[in-house]
Amino acid sequence: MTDVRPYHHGDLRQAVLAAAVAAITEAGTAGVSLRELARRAGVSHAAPAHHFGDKAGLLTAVAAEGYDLLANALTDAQQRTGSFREVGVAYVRFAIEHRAHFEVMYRPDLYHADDPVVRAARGRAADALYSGIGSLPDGRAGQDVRLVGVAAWSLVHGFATLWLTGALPAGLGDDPETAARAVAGILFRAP
Amino acid sequence: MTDVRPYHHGDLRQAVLAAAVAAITEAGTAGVSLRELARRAGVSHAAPAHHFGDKAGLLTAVAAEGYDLLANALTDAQQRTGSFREVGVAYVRFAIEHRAHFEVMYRPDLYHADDPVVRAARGRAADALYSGIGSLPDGRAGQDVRLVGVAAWSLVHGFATLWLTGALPAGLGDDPETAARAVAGILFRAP
DNA sequence: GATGAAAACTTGACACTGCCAAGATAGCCG
DNA sequence: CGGCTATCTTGGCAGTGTCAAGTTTTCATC
Repeated sequence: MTDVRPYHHGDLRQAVLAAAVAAITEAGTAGVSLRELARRAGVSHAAPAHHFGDKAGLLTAVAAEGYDLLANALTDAQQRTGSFREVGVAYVRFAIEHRAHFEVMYRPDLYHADDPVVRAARGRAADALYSGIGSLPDGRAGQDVRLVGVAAWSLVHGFATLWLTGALPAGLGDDPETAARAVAGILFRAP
Repeated sequence: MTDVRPYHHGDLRQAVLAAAVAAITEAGTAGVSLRELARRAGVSHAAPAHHFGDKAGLLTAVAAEGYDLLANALTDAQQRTGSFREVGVAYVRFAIEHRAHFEVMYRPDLYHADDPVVRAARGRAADALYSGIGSLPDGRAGQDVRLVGVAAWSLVHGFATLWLTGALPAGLGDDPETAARAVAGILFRAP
């Protein structure tokens, strides 16, 4: 069912997916249309729908890819640094580097949020995020683990979305990663 | 024909604005159309555009109203409780109670974000949010005030958006205000 | 290798959208 | 009363998502 060799285009599904991510990066989620993606790929206007069912199906694929990338980024940060704070920084870095994926992921009204593939990828990302709480240095680890996790997730998620919308005040510099590390240090003292 | 409907609606601008908020609450920002709002108000399909210019103009009005409501909610919480944490809780409460406004406010690609009316209202909300940092109990107040403010804002903003998208894990109860108070307590010890 | 089924894609249509230009109507002020 | 302006209507255009039906290619099986 996957890519054996489609005939005219080669790999339309992948091409449309990549074009969608590029279009969302440039013009936001509202600036993407199936017909425009079809034009970019050089196929007829109804070809994309054949692979994704409908527009929500296309965005479902984007979301699934995003949760996969996020899970990888978080586990990588955890294994590389062993620091829960750096997992949070990796979350922010992912949001900025993969803005299109991030914007879709957290707008469940745009896609089929209970798609099994999405659910699985989201679960992996959640596990990766929570896995580092135990490695916290001192007092924090004694608190309710669930609350600490929600607080940390809220902090980095809020920071990322506020940064992306340009809502944050000036004076934080222009490197989101450095700023995120400083802000995360308010919640958890550096190790 | 003996038409009961007068040619002039009387207060179309306000009617469309209210209908837009209701429609966004029900179906999200993507589920609102000028023509549908016109139908609900019983006017022709092009009437709303006369008051708002275009769709972005309508959402600009929604955003401005939202920032006004937010500024009021935050200053009220600050004056009533004197607690910075309760200002944060009020932020979350606003996001849940005025979901439609909140969703529009933080999607600047949908409206004219540099509209002077919006800028003024946003400034009032920011002032209200930051005004309570000085009243923090202990050590926190000695840190970089800007960083503490950004951390607090990020925390409550992230919590609100995650709650609204249904991304948070179960077990936090069904009252967002109580849950927000607990999560905010991780960042700032209760007074 | 031929053949039939299935997958990939095209074509055409429908209802809907935002936006624009031009006309009709109402209230208001001299 | 007569103009004037804001308000609203009408009609049209280009664009969209989605559906149904047809066409072309690939693949599996005989």
